[in-house]
Amino acid sequence: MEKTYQPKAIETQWYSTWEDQGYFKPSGEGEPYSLMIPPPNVTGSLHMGHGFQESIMDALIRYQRMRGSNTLWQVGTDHAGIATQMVVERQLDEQNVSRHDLGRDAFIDKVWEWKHQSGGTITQQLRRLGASPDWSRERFTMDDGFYTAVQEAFIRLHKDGLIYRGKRLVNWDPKLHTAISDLEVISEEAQGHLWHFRYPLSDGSGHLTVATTRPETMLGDTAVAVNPEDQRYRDLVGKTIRLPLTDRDIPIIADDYVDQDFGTGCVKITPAHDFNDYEMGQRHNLPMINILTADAQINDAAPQAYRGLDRFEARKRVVADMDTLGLLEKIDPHTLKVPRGDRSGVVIEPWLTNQWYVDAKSLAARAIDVVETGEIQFIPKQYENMYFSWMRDIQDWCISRQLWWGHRIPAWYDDAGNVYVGRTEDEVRQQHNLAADLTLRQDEDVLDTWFSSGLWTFATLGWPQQTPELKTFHPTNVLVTGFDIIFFWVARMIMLTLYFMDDVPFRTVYVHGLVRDSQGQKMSKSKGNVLDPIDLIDGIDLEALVSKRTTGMMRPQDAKKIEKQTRKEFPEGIESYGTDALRFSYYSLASTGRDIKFDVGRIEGFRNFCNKIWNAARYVLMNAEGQDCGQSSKTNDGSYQLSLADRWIISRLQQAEQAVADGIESYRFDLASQALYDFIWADYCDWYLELSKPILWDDEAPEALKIGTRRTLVRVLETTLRLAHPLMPFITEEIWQRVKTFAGKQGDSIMLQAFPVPEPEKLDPEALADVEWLKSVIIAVRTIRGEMNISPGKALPVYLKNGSPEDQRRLETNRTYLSKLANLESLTWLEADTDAPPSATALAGELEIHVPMAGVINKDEELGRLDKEIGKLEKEIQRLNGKLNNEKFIGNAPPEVVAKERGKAEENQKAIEQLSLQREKIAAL
RNA sequence: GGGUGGUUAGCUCAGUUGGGAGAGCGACGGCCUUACAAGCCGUAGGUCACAGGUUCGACCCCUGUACCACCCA
Repeated sequence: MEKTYQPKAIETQWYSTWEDQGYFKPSGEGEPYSLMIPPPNVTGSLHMGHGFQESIMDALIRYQRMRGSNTLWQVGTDHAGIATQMVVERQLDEQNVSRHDLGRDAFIDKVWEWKHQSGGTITQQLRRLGASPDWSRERFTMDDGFYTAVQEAFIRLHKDGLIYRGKRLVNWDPKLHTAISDLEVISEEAQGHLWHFRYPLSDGSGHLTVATTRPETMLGDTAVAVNPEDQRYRDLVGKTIRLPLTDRDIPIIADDYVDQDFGTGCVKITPAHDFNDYEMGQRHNLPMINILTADAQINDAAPQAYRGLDRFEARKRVVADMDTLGLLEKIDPHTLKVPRGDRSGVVIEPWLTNQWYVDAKSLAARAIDVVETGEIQFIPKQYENMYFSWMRDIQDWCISRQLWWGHRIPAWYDDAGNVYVGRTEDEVRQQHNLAADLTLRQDEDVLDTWFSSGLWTFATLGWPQQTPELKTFHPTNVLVTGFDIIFFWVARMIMLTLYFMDDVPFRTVYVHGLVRDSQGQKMSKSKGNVLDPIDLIDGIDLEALVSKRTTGMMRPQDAKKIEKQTRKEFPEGIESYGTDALRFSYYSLASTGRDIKFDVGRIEGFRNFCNKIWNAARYVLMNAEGQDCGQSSKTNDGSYQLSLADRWIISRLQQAEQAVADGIESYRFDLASQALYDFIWADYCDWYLELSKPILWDDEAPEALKIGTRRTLVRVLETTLRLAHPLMPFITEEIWQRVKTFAGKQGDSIMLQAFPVPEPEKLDPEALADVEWLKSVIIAVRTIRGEMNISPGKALPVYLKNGSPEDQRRLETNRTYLSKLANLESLTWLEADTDAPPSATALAGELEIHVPMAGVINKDEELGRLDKEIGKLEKEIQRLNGKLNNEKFIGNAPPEVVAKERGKAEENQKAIEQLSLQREKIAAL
């Protein structure tokens, strides 16, 4: 074996072996267990969030697979309507071609071309992570089969009256020329103004002053509203206003919605361009005047002077014209919320259009119910509140998008405007007995991408057909997702699945945090702080990293800043850490928090951990090769003998197995990884391997004991590899292949082996206690050595005094261990009446450990050391006595707690006495 | 404005019925000891945000405050 772990040499090779052998497919035996990947954008590439999420899913699926479940991890990708269309349009832009130049069919061909070109990127990257989904079942939301499901869903919802078409206000993106859902609108605080306009009364008797943040919309005003309780304006209700700049008279109406204290208490009402005004318009039967085009320019419904102006230009003109007319009263600075499209970034317009809607309210009731009753559980639980609060106030879902890339809406119109919903034009004609010469045209729009991904859990399994997979693997066990898409995806999946499957899509929603950079900032291309998981696996040099971060930017002017920042943060580029180290980092960060700050410093520690495992395996193999490792020996057949260390590490292994399984089962991967790390590094490597040396290297040691040690070395390692496999698939497989025969195991891959199950009968309390004692004595000697600057190479004589018979028993059974691990020249047991030579002294319980000072230890240093130690103990005993002298504590605390505290006080007191006595002796020298 | 989460060692974070504050990284000191210098041995470092309350006892439970983050309006 290489002296250091080289992940590159093994990872891709093992991955192709696993995939080629079909190990990722369901076994067909055992309890079904299934996971659905949240489908990433097909043309996207893997980011840290994907890496985190998919590492967690892979741990779950590998764990279940090893436990014997019939596992399916369903994989696939999403067509990501707007995002993908934008990418392709941008590419066309560079050749000065618009999608309209190409036409719909040619454009869609281009998108497919792009999909074929870049569509494999993310799935290849997923493989680099070691992810083990069933690739043979990979799905894409634009596959033919998937389209069948989407069509079916639309048609059924429409037939049942839960999808309808309506003309109403939508969030219109004037750049992308499509409606978007309210979730895709980000409201952003901005500094704006509040313009105060005078609106003259039609009868010439005066004016009202209205305040507005959007002056240009006045061209579409159809009323002015006041609060019915407002004394100032009560008499004016029912009169009309002569709307300036237009030739229209509009009514003054009264409505509770108006806030008397905001602005002047008079509100201009523009039902066609504001959601609140729209509602009010409905209540008061106001006309709706749409003054904007799809590009958000003033249209022909407005006075001639403003037609064709962009909305922001129109704003300036309206304000200027009002000013000229002497109707601009004042302009106040004002902070307002500006709605922007999350994709385009432009200001969204409420705009009157025909769209398709899902009646979400009707679907929500049951979706709320299944979470309330616990049929679906969120982990952590507080996310249920987030879910409820949205679901209980849910708005109808606008599902049509004016895009070309997506599932075309299965609806046809005739010239009279009748709408027919069906699978194909032929079917529609047949079902509605339409004449063959009747012209039909299909709806131009496509469906919101989330509509199709809402069907993900069952459509991927073959729905609407009742396939065996659907029967076996639905509902899925757990959805692993980020909280940012609870509304977009999780909620809609629950609603649609309940409707079509009459069942939940998953039983548990594990909501993980979002990966941020080491400063806690969201990773984004524009900030230039993006880390690519693949770069952490393979490493990347500084120049490549800089150029990667500064090309294809939305704001090229930031390039300099980002370059500087990158050179500062990664002066040497990024080292190669390997997949297992990256994965282990993810797990260690997967606690219950919402933000996951990813610090590259952390992954290095886990790369070192991999190397530690690698080297431990080297040590084990060096000692196992060509030797009898008790492979064929049965327990207690007398052919081998277990040492104290063997019994101890086997006990600790049982505890570690329990802790790792508990961590995985409770989605606390941080705890699982911590348990594994501690066991492997602190128990197995630091202590057990060291304890094995005195036996293996001792020519006098009985062969049975050596066989027992080798057997334990190998078997504990082999078990630990299986325990670690779901978290670190590659290194465990590589080592397991080399170790398996020594441990008496056979099999083609560790991923098909059984996950270790703790065996309580292997817990040996005496061994656990004895090794704790052993460690404390060794550490005591090491501490003296360290603090007194005694060279580790110098073998020391040590005297043990004031010990109990138990101490003496332990000493005699562990003499070799002690001598070797503490590097002792001699080890002498002193009876109570025998004095030790002048020594540096430490305690293990009441047992005194004396290291003679002669030649190696300075008197004053030892006095200082003892003082410090005694000081610590005195501080502690003060605290304890404070409690024990408190009658209320004695009276109220449980007796066992009091006894425990009393015992501690006595121990401390005893220790102080012993050390003080020792101090006197040294001082007297 | 409403809601949620957070505030623990220099940094990133654990802390599971309230009973002696932990890890990793970093720092300091000593070591190339035949698995590993990507290592070994040892050491230091915390008014558990703040103020009250409950309790014999609070990082933990309750109330309030401050600050940070996010969600919703």
